[in-house]
Order: sequence, then C-alpha cells, then structure tokens
Amino acid sequence: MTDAPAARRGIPGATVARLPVYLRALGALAATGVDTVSSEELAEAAGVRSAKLRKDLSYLGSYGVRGVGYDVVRLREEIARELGLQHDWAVAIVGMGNLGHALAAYSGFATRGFRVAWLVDEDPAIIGRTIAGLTVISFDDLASEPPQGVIGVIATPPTAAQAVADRLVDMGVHSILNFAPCVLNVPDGVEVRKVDLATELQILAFHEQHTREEIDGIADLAPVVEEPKEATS
Amino acid sequence: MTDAPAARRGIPGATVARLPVYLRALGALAATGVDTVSSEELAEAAGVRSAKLRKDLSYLGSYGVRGVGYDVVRLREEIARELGLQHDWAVAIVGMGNLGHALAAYSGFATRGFRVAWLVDEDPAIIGRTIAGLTVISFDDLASEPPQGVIGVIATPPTAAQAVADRLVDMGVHSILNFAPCVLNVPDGVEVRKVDLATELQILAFHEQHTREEIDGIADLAPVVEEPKEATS
DNA sequence: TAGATTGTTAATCGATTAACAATC
DNA sequence: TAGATTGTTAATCGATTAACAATC
Repeated sequence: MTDAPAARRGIPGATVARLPVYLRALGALAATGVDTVSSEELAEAAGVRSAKLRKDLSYLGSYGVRGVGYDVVRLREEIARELGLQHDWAVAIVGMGNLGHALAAYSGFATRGFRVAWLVDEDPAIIGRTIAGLTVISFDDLASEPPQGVIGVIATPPTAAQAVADRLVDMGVHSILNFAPCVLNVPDGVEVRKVDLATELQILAFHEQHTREEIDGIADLAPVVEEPKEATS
Repeated sequence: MTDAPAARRGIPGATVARLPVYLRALGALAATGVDTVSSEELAEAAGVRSAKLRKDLSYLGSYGVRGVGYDVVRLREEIARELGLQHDWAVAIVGMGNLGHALAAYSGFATRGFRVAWLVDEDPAIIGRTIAGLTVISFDDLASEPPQGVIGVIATPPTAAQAVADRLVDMGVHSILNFAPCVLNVPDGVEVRKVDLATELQILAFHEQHTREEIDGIADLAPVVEEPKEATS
C-alpha cells in the first residue's frame, strides 16, 4: 500500500549495536574518497561477515544496488539518520574524578555526534573549576537548566551512582551511560547502558587463564597415565 | 567414572560475561555479613532473572544447597577461580593520553584483581614521566621485560592502535582491551575485547530518538487517515 | 547480455525463560 | 515431615550463517 521503508520499527538490538561500527567504517572510506563499496568490503572493514552486514542493512531499507554495491555517502547518511545523528546530542557528565575528567576531555565524542554540555559534581572543592573549557556545576545548577533530550553519563563512585541516576531521571533524562560498577534501578522507558572496565578485564582473565592451561598442557591438571598401547591396526 | 565438576569446558560466552557481575554482587553481600543467599536474592542484586542465574551457575558445578541457597563466601571463591582471579593479573596500558592517564589512576582495577604494572607511550615528551606512581616507559623498554600473561590495554588514537596491537602480540600478549575506535586484526588465539565510548552513546542516541518519536506522537511521521469502519462483526 | 552483488529465505546455532522434579 | 529452593529439562526466542533467486 505504501512506499515507506519496510521495517522502521523493530530493528533487532544486536543490529542497532553494530550500526555505529558501520558508520565509522563508512566515514573512513568517505575520507579516502571511495564512493562505492560492496558488502564484502564494508564487512571486512567493520570486522563482521558480509551476510550479517547485508542482513543488518536490510532492516533499514534497500539502499544498495545489485551488482554494484552501496553508495558510501548515501549509506552513511541513512545509518546516521537511523541512529538519530542528524543533529548533535548534548551530554551531561556527572562525577569529575579521574574518569569523568578524561571523558570530559575525550575528543572522540565531538567527532561522532556528541557535545559535552555539562560537567556536574557535588564536591564544593570541584564545583566552579574549569575542565576542558567547561565550568563544573552542582546538581542543583543542572536542574535549573532543563536538560532536554540529554544523555547522562555517570562517572561517580558506585556508592553515589543510584542517587545520581534517580536525580537524572527526575530531570527527565531517559538515556544513561553508567561507568560505575553497580546495578542501577530505573523506571521503564529509561535506557541504561553500562561500561564496566574491571569486568572487561575479568572476562579477558578468563580467556587468558584458559589459553594458559592449553599452553601449559592439561596434563598438569589431570595427570594422564598413558595406557600401554596395543599394537593392533 | 569421576566426581570432577561437570562442565569445566564449554561455558557459554554470555555466561562468562556475567560471572564478574555475580562476583561483584557477592562481594557486596559478603561485606555486609550475609553468609547465605538464594538465587532469587542474588539475581535481584545482579540485575538478572533467577532462572538465568541458576543456569549460569550450573555450568560451574553444583555449589548450592536445595532449600537453602548458596554460601556467599564459597560461591564467590568458585566464581573467582573460574575467572582465573586466584591471583592478580598484570596490566600494561599503552597510550598515555587523557584516557590512558585516567585508566592508570583508576582505583577500580586494583580492587578487582588487576595490577597496572606498565605504562607505555611512544612520545619522548611523556616517557620518563611519573603517572599514578609509575614511570612511563617506551615500547622497547616494555619488550625488554618479557611480560608474561599480561593483559594489554590500548588507549592510543585509532591510527596507532593496529601497530600497537601487532607489537603486543609479538611480545606474547594474547588478551587485549581496545579503547581505540577501530577494528583490530589479530591472529587466532588472541582475544580482543573492545570498549568504544562514542559507540555506546550512539546506541543510546538511537533509543533516545525513538523514545522521543513516541512522545511527540507517531502521527507526525506517518499521518494516518482512518478508514470509515464497516459495522460488520 | 554476462558478471556481479544485493536482499531474502531457510536452516542452524546459541541464549533465555518457565516450569518442575529432585532434594536439602 | 513440610517448606523451600536448587539444578535441569524442554520450549521459546533471537541472532547468525549459507545459499541463492532477484536484479542491476
């Protein structure tokens, strides 16, 4: 009945999580002047299988040309649009410790659609200081400017994180990136993604240990006594 | 034939990735003096469903007691052992920009089984400086001390990341945490986990946009003309 | 047209969940 | 024993993959 792109609704979560990777790869291609790319090439650049890439892109609509490939600029725009990156998003970082400080100065945000707009801390010794060109404000100051469509970043110690999340939610924030190693409880409709640095290392430790066991030989763990082998066959 | 715990091999990846979360929750419980916990309570603390928790734990063996629950200290030890956290792991951080600097000073590593042992940069202006109590060394310096069973952390700009990964792999590192927004190519047997901060925000932007569309009303996007409804059935 | 590559189908694989028998 | 809770089964769900018909 309609020409509208097929599945606007219901893009699988796993696909959404990969769109930024494709976007980045397309940006790199565009920078080098490439204007058409096949699913095979783009998949290679993004570190995925081409079948997966094509399936992912098919959820956005039909932006490729059979026998030719994808127009780099066009596809990049479509993905950016799907992710809501036609305009920049404002970000509020709460917690100006080591990590918050580094995030405030991180250049990778600005180049990929985000503008760090507020730095927040509760420590009077830190409020008022200038970090990365911004003045650190208190939570009350933040609440006084209504942060519309802001993404909140929590970089406080875990003990403070839930209270911070509660205040952000009260202000109308419904997207939160949490660096504090703890579980946050938020109402329905609020999206929390978490980045836990120590957890990432612990997952690597698991693999490191198991690689190590293979190298050292499993014999150490469960000494194998070789049966005298029959000379048959 | 044997009493040995069932599935030592073949713990699903999704389960491994959750074990650190359980470990953290158990640590918090132990700190408050709780000595027994049910799957329902622990799941609540870890932010998962109890059925998932029990299934995850069943891969490690049978450490619960029916009708009672899990011994907090015991379970914590078993998970730590499974993850390879009986001893600390040494970490080498490469790239002493904002992020590398913050990671070097991050207190969350030490408390969860990791010791930042080397800070590496290639900039002569940075080599020799002291950061978080450690002297920044060059790559050649790092290569001279053979880093056994080290976990490598890459916090360089994306342009340098592949070369850094290659050098780490040459030194025998086979577990890498990559903060540079780029795809790393490594040989089989080397495990790379990646943390891309801007990607996390872009995923949130997707949800933020779609939440916003719902609030603003979908009518704006695809004006619906109501068909005069037949009064049948 | 012939060659190339997309978009989609169908099969497979892995992860989640509910339910409950086993058992403390 | 009666009540509680684990460990496991079986069903469901979602994601990945290979293969290929559609089509530029």
